[in-house]
Amino acid sequence: MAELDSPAEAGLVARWRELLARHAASACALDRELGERFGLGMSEFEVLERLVEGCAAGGGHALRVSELAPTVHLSQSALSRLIARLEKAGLVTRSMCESDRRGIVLTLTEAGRERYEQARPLHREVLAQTLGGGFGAACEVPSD
Amino acid sequence: MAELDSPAEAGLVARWRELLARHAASACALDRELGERFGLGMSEFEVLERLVEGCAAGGGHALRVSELAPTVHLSQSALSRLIARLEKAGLVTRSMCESDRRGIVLTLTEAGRERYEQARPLHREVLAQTLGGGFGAACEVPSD
DNA sequence: GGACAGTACATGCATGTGCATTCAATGCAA
DNA sequence: TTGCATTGAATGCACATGCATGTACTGTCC
Repeated sequence: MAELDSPAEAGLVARWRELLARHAASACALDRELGERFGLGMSEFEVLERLVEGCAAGGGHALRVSELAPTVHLSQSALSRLIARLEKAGLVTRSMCESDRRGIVLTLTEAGRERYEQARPLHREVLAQTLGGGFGAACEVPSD
Repeated sequence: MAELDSPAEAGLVARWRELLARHAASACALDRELGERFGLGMSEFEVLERLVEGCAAGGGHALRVSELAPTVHLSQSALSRLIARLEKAGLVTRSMCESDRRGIVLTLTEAGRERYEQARPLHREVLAQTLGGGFGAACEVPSD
């Protein structure tokens, strides 16, 4: 017959479902809103944001794909195609890396920066609405 | 030029990234492990679990699709196809609802219950590893 | 009863994703 | 130098997803 979860397991499952619900709500809303108004998916926005941040640190809005990869939760192939979409949309530029010619350097175009700046307020607004009040399961410790 | 996020927005973004990371780690691990060893995706397992829970409440392991839908974070079409996969795999049975012939009633087969019972320990274990102690566990190789 | 809006689920289609593979460039060793 | 394992990224392919639509059934209003 069915064995029951231990209290620890039950708490784990509860946290997992909470995480699933929050993720679904935010991700779904972000995809819809950003897609509708700016033609960007959630991950596209995320990549643009990393490029903007990379620019602040570096100098020329440039970032290696291999540096970007660990920060976005996508497979290597998915990231490659996402970048291809961004390039096709004129938001980033792919160029060969000088020091290692296997590598690709991403440059944010002016249009890319503008699109990001325009989309950011909506992104923050959606997050505030979906994550806003509650302090999520992500940071809680299972106790009961 | 770029306007900076307010402290509140920065906190929101930090929470969002944390949530993304946790979700990616757990979801990826669950999909891989459950898929590899039991031929189940994360959502497939989730649906089986709802059916098992539904059985505990009801009597005959039966649940309307329309009752199931709000508890899984999938579109209606995705859920329909997921159920078709489960049925094809012999884990659930679709039958017409007597009281409302538009509706579909799902019944967990014996094989479905067995598969669930077998998979559950691994499911809990993966959750414990990704949500529990290990913080930042990624689906990819941990960057050393 | 008949017309009609609404609900429950299935399906065609376009797209995004991951896995496996491929191609090119690098680093190392003999 | 040549040979070989490794790394960075692109691509073929299978598949899961969401949107829009289709189909079947229900309930209501006339």
